[in-house]
Amino acid sequence: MTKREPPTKEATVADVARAAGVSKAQAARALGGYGAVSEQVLSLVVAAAEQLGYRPNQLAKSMNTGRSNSIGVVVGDIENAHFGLALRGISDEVRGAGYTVVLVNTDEDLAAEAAAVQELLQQRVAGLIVAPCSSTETSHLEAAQAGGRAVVLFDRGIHDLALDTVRVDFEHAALRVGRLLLDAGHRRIGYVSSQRARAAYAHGMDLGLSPVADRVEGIERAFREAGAEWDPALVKLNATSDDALASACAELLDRPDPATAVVCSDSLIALGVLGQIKRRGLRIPDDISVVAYDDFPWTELIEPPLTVVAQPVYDMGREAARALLRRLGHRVPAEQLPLRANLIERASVGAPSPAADRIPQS
Amino acid sequence: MTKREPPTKEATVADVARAAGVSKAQAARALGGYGAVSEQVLSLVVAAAEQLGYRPNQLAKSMNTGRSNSIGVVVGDIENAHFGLALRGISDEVRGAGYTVVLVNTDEDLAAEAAAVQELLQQRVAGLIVAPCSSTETSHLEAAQAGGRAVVLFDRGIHDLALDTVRVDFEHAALRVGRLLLDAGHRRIGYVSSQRARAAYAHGMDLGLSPVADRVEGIERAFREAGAEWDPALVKLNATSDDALASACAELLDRPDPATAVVCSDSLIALGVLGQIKRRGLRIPDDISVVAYDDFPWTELIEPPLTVVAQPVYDMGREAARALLRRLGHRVPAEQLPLRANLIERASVGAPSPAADRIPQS
DNA sequence: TTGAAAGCGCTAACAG
DNA sequence: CTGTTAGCGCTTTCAA
Repeated sequence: MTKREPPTKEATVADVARAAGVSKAQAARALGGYGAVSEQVLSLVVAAAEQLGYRPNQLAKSMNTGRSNSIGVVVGDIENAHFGLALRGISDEVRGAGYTVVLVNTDEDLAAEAAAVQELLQQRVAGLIVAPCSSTETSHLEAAQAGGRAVVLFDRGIHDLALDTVRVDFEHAALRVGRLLLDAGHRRIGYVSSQRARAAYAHGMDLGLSPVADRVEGIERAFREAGAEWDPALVKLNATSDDALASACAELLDRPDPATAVVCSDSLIALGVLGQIKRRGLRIPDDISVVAYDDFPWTELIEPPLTVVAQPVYDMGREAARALLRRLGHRVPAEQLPLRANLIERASVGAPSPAADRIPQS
Repeated sequence: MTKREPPTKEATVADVARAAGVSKAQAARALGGYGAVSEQVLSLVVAAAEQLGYRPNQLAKSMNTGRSNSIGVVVGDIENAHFGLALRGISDEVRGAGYTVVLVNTDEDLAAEAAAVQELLQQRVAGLIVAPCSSTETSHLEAAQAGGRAVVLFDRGIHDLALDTVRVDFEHAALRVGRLLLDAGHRRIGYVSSQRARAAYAHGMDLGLSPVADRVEGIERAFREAGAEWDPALVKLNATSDDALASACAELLDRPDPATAVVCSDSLIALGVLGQIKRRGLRIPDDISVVAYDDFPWTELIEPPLTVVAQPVYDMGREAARALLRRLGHRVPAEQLPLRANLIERASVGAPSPAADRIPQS
């Protein structure tokens, strides 16, 4: 017969007060460390609390102070090392201020994201850090904002919405990626991302204030500079599952005029793309060149080492947390963490295969 | 339809009741979906709630029901893909039951872990899933347990403590790893882990109910079977930072009789060890063999592909969540997720380098 | 069905 | 300094 209810009720301030022989208010003051309490009462209360194994009830506390000590973090895929590391930054930064993190994974699904925000709001989190899965559908975030909750955006921003946003500027790095590939002779450059979009990418499509927008724009600009013709159809969005990623790769690689280089939007995508490349028996960089965003340790250990664009993910997490803390009225040390993306050239970019004009279909 | 509510005051049941012209109790019943409410009152209340943008206050709700809808998850390092994936499993499983996840990262620090458990308990989480950083110092977990909270252990168990524990049985896989290496001719096999211990590993040391204990035991057993002599000094614990890991590698590799093979306790350790190996210009498997626990995509992409012991991390997370839900009185589908570790032989194990010929051959 | 009223455990006035 | 008295927003008796 396992009882579901706790066998013994938790001790409350009232219990402690009674045991210590003081008023509830005094006990609460002693326990909570606010108001004025005499040495004697303090020790009496502390002893009684110890005795009874008293644990303050945070729920009750936040209920009548109106402020909770938890912040909500909403990400698309915690399995992605990008978010794992960012979460660590957030967690580290926020702990110092006494907050705890409520995490929700949305699977890059907009409805799930909206539900998560709703849920978190109901839980009365002090604030929200959200890596939105869309840069355009954001009414739920606006609502949270309008409802007077602090909201900080991570990675992706939103046009025309005054929300703190933490993201690194990819303009320069993206342009360098484009030039690097163009200089190597590539003209058919694929881009694969898990970012959601209603339709396939087309030129001029609004990607919002997203890294993907920056990165695609960088490539496009490099093409313009070079007076080369760029094919927007090689930008593949919505690669949120293994299947989706596989078909994106298929569309890029299994065609008469395959992409000769592919840029991977994050390390999870890179892993998938590399798998697809391997499956096809393509060699890097002889048959195909690869560049990936996010520099994780394994990118340097594979053969050949991957050319990547590194971003300070951990610091981005910390910065997001600090922005939120500031909004919550905390004095946060003014130190500014540098958020720069930079291209690290290793060995996964080479000249396009001379056979690329032909049909390497299997 | 957007009303300019004073951002300071959220609408409450009382407000809704007033607006709907019914009693607070009726409004609460209608909103909360409990008790008996007439059609008419229901629609009235719902309309009023909509109008006022009412959002139930979870804190208040949990406060007087005594049960909260969040569970605490305590891990050593969320940056470790192992925990990232497990967390996804937990999160996916728990969401269906309406729970949300409060995550705390402890940096593999015991004091932080104890504080985290304390904090979570104060937040009145419904239950706890903990990947304890120690298998021996566990008074805080016992306390939580004794306090009537549901606690499920992840990865590491605790002797003599009746706590649900989710871990895979490594006995068989570990033995196979030992044999594989012995058969290849290795006699000096290093093991590197981030598990905490007060002192350096010594034979017979109590590692608790941990994967590391199983794995070391497996190797040792293989040695016994082969009648070979095993050197416990090659087991390196406490590799929780880059520095610690570097010196563990130094102790293994930079000596007259270096280890000829090294077993990495998880993928993060593996990444570090591979880095150290690369730095020394050692070739795998010619100069040194490597086996790692946890099979993540990159392990197959590096050169040579890593021989690993795979474990169903995602399912382990789900299983932990389900164990907790069961404890919390939920009916969880009886489907049993298979939790097996299995050795995947790839190409990172070879014969020991002839240069390491000081070793006695059997 | 309804409503009034009594809490959940704590903080926050307000008097002594 | 200390105690008394209200609430926070919601659920839950208990009568009507």
